[in-house]
Amino acid sequence: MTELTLEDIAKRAGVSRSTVSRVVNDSPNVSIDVRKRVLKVIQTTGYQPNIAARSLASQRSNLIGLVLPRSVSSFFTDPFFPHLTQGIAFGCNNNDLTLSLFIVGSKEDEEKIYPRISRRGLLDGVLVQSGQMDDKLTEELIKSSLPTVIIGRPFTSEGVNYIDVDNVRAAKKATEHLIKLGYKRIATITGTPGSSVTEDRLEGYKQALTLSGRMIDENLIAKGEFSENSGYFAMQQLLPQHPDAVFAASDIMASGAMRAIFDAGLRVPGDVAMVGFDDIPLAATTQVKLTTVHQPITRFGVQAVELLQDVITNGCTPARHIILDTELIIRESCGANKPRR
Amino acid sequence: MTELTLEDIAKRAGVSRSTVSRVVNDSPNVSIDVRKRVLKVIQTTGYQPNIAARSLASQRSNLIGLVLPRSVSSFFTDPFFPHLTQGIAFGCNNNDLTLSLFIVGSKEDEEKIYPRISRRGLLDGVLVQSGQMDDKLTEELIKSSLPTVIIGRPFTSEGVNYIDVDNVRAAKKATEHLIKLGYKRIATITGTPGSSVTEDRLEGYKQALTLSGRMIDENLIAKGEFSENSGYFAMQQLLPQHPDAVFAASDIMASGAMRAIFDAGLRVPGDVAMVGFDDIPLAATTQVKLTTVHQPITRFGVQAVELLQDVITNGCTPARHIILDTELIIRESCGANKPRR
DNA sequence: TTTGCTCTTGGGAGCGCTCCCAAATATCCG
DNA sequence: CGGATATTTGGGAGCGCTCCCAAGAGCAAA
Repeated sequence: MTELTLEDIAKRAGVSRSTVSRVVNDSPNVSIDVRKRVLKVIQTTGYQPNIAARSLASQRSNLIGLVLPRSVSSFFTDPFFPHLTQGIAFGCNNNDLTLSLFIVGSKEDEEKIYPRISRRGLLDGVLVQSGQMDDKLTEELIKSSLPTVIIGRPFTSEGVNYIDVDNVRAAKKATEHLIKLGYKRIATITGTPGSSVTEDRLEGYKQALTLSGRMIDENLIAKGEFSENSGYFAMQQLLPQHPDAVFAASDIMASGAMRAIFDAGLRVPGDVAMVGFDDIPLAATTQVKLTTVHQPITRFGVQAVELLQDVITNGCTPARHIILDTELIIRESCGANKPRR
Repeated sequence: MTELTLEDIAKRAGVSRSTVSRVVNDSPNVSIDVRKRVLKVIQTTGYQPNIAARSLASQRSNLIGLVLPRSVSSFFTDPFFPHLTQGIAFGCNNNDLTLSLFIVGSKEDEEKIYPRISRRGLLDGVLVQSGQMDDKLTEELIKSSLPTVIIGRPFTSEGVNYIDVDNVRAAKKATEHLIKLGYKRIATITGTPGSSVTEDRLEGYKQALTLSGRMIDENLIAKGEFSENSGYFAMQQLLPQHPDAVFAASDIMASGAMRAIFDAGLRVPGDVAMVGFDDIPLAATTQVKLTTVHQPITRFGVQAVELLQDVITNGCTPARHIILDTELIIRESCGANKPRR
């Protein structure tokens, strides 16, 4: 039952291999009753086409890869990535694609994985989570002939397909919100240095301040690295500067920052207001509910898959970019609403 | 350069297709200088064998699947799963396997995904995250001829390969720890009903109490579902019963429970002690650092892959089980150590 | 030199599909 | 009703590899 081939089905249905193939692949030009007959045989036998054979003959595997380079170590600490992965998985489900996951753990992995990814006949294309500078793997992938879509704005965007949210605009909106609420000393906690997300969110923060006629105070900019702890420590550094509001480049860091604020015996938003980024589920359940930038994360994943699909079928010129918009979700931590407690 | 075949390499090296194949696959019986010559051609041309062709000819794809059934919705809210996925990915990297991910989002997905998984020629085997009752997908997979390893104790373990941690023993240890510390009214917050993890952890809790000569008080057992919020609500239910300690079946729920305790104006561990389960990174960074059961999660993933590999190469009889042990990590929330603040 | 062995090498067959072209059949219209 | 055209069907070739068997090479012992 498992070992049936096209030819077997053909024999049982009294038609040729080609006809069965047409039925399986929904090609037109098969008469209605022949199609019915074949379909019935397929149904009763439980025939499944052999994927390896199909891939070989059609030069198409319907497999795409999701590559998480070593620089994306926050896959495990930041809920953003599991959500994104889920979105991508949904995108694959919708497009009859199978998703394979390449998590680069170490330098040795990197060297073993690259050949595996680029082996012909395995993947139709890859999605690369990137936006980190000097990422050798990403660069190799871009240069290769494999259809590639970068998730996150790459540093060299020349001729590269990518999808990203408009981080500059989002950070600007978030910061402007704090400005409008009348905060005077607005600080920021940045993400991991050397990544485009970090740069863009910082840029948006600066633009908002500058546009409102303020100076950028470097003392109000603290470096984090997208982890809870880094948010905590960054906030501890910030506290002596007496900020009255903070824009954190991720919810996880905002949560760490709030912990630091509480530990210092201060209140949110009373003493320090807080705005995060991502809108992960945690944001709605922290002690003081977090005002944050909502990313359309499932849609993000789905669109990434669709973009890749497009590149696979239509070639990669011209390079395509998709920039998604975000939304500011106002909860308690910014002080715009009275906290409920 | 991408389109090279075995035959091309053979021609350039002045040998036959078979010989090149032997070199590529590290078979013995190739003379040293021929091997060197072929290797050199491969190196300079950048030849990569075509995976689809190899799969078709060898009936082996070196692709394994990780299936997350619909019941595992906590993939996105509980950091446990990303970690496990990472462990599995490492296992694959070590064994020259490629991992493909099947996340079932909806009922329709379920029906579309199963055929995709069971298609011949695609996967050599699957890892199924399960331990949920009445999981149709899991049952079908077990019945299929595809080598399958269940992650988590399945309800019908007859003839089924699985890997799990010893949840009963771990929960027992955690509860006994609270007993030893002299707590009198020890409550528990359970996981999602109908899953073996939930049952086993509850069982361990009960065993510990019974062994110490206590009665099981159903009022001290609150149902959660492995999310932060559910821990919060479960704790709110528990609070009127005045427990002096709580064993939560996951760190995320423990964190929610602590939030409820703080909201009620009580302290941890002063008023209520807390022990969690999983030892996710969050556990070490909560306001009051969490005493919890550490799971060897990366090793878990790696061993799951190795078990599957074993089943693939040696067949699935007899069924194999791996049960891993856990470790209790004592921090602040249980009151064994003086909290630092 | 011949025989018998081992080690190395080459080539045929085949994995199960798709794709193309040609043959067979149906359909249309003057 | 015949010829032109459209639709349906069949079969060959080929995708790039592995696996098997047989032929060739090399060598030692008789």
